[in-house]
Amino acid sequence: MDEPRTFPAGARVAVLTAEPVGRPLDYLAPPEGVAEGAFVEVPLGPRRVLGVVWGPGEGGLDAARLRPVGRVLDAPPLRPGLRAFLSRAADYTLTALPAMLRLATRAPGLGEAPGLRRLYRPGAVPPDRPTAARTRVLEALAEHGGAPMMLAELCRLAGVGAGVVKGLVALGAVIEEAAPRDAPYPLLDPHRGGPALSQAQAAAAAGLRAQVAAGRYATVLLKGVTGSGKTEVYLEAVAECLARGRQALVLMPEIALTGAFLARVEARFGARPGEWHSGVPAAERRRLWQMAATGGVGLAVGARSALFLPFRDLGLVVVDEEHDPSYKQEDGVLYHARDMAVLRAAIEGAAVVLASATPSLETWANARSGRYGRLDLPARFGAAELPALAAVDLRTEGPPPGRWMAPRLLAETAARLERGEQTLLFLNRRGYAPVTLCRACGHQLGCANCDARMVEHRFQRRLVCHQCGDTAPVPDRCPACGAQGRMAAVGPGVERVAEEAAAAFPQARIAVLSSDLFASARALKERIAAIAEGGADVIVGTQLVAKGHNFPLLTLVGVIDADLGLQGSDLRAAERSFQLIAQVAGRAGRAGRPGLALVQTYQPEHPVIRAILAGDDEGFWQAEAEARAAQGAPPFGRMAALILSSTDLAEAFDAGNALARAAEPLRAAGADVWGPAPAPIARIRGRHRLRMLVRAPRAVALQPLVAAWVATVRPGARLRLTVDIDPQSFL
DNA sequence: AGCACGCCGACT
DNA sequence: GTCGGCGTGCTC
Repeated sequence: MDEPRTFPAGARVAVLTAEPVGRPLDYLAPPEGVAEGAFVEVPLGPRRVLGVVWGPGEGGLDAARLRPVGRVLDAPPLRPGLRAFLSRAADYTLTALPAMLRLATRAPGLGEAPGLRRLYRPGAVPPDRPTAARTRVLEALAEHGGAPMMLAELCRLAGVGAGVVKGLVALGAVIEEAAPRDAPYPLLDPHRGGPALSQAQAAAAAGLRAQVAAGRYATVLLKGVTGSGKTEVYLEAVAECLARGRQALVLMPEIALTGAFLARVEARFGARPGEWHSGVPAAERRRLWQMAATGGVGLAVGARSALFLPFRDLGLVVVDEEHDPSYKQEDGVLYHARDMAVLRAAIEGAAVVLASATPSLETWANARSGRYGRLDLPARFGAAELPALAAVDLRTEGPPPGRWMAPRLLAETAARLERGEQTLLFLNRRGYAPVTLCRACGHQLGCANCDARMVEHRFQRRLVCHQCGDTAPVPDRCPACGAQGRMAAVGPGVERVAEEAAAAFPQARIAVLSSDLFASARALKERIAAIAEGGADVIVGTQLVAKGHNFPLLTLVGVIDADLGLQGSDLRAAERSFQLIAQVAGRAGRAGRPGLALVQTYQPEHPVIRAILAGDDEGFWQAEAEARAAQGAPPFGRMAALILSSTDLAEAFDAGNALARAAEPLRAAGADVWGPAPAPIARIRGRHRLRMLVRAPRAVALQPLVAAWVATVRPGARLRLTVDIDPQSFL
């Protein structure tokens, strides 16, 4: 079908490298010729760099100045679908193509020869002197079905040293062979029986299977409340995809979530999928990259960067918890993994499943307009019921000053402790206290490099800047007025709520779950698993706990401050608050135990709080959609943000004002342009930051206009200019 | 990204 | 008079 073009020796070829050159450069094809998409090593100045043959040469440069391709690497070529995806993603996000290519070539050891490793299998000759150790080795091999094993594993199973195995090799009783290091993944069996599905689940699964079976691009929203069994349903779509011999990708917002998912895949398909995220060792990532390209893996699960794996035949992409803000990459290449998943699937002819209990307004609106399909899982699976929801009005039944748990929340927590059930206290604020101020002069401790407050972290006994990560000791003396012992922590963070809970329930085991308290994703995964098995009575957590972790013993959720996310002028403040509180409340009560969620708020009549308490999510989205449409805001209009940053504020303003003057073509096309204005975080790491914002009607092709506009200023040595298409964060 | 070239201050 | 500061610009 798509036979790649090949270029004979000496032909002009365009090679794209990951260097910031901006476009492919022309080279001469090597003596053995080279195919489109091939990985090559090319000379660039004094260096030799990795590149990909992007197509025929563009010409334009003197033939005499062309240099030849160094060597063709023994890696699977980048397929046309992935190359098209990178090009279109670069155009969409206004990212330079080399930066996009870098995302797709992050596989370690791409340039190296495919390494070999030694494997051992039973030989034909039995040993003449079968010692106990030798017998154990042969038994271990036999138990493995005669399949080749790695030395370390064989020695461990047989309880022998490597010498015994080598001795058997010398005798011919064991055969040593070299095999490619990157072995295919064990086959997942799509025909193994899955778990019994409820009627609603079965109906949704049939819908998804039909979508996958059609073998072409389509996107479906799979909406189901927490505990309704979305995972089982989309695993049926994976089964259909695997049965058709195509590959499937499941994206997760949080790598701590992959552990539980791997176990479920193993239960359903009899083997584990490939796993891709920053916590996976380099050798394993290299294997998955190779196997994605050669078809040696059927299912991959990973973080957003897994979107750039070189799948040979991608038939399905699942975006789990599709509303999760962490799908938006906020540094380096700014892309939204959900939107890029849809783009990649459209190019590859794959189905997309967007799964969530609280979909993004974008997805909800796309489903309503018919661009996406929609399947609903209305009820919780099995005996579990939706939690009861109630507001705690902090104006009338709040805690005394300096405390954060209302009497009702304390009483309900005490009841859970008596019954041996778990309580989750949710507060989306890390550390002990967000503000530290001097009671003598009112001075607040701020970061020296950023326009941000220093946040006290009592476990670390340090003040931490949440923007730049800088830390400082907690001072005893006010740095402004010198008063001794007058520094006071103001407001709650999770550590402070944990302290309050510990004081109220001295016998309870209290766990704090906050991203800064774990050194690695693995450590966090293990802690969550231990807590899920009952390793804590009260969990105090940040938004981390809202992200799909299953705590079967949890029957009470207390939202400490439901108003927190409603402040601020962020476009998505209402949507985010709704999603976060609804998600966290949904953690309560599973496995047949009724749940209760108490939402502490000063504004119980706020539309978002009322929608959550009433369980009226369709009503909420309807109202939110109307409000956004009236403003021409996404998804009913398009937006682009510009961030100008410099160590010199005047320089940033000069560039911003020049852009404001050059914005006429944008306005002529019907767009509004605002700024430059200091960003809400006006300084980070010593760099002053200004923002500009463009909003355009949906019909306007925004990227070409913005690209031409931005090209009117030239970033200097100090000045940096970042374009964020479809911005999610306005800081 | 590197690594050049290139034009202005403190040294042998 | 030279060594070297790191500000612009190129890499097929």
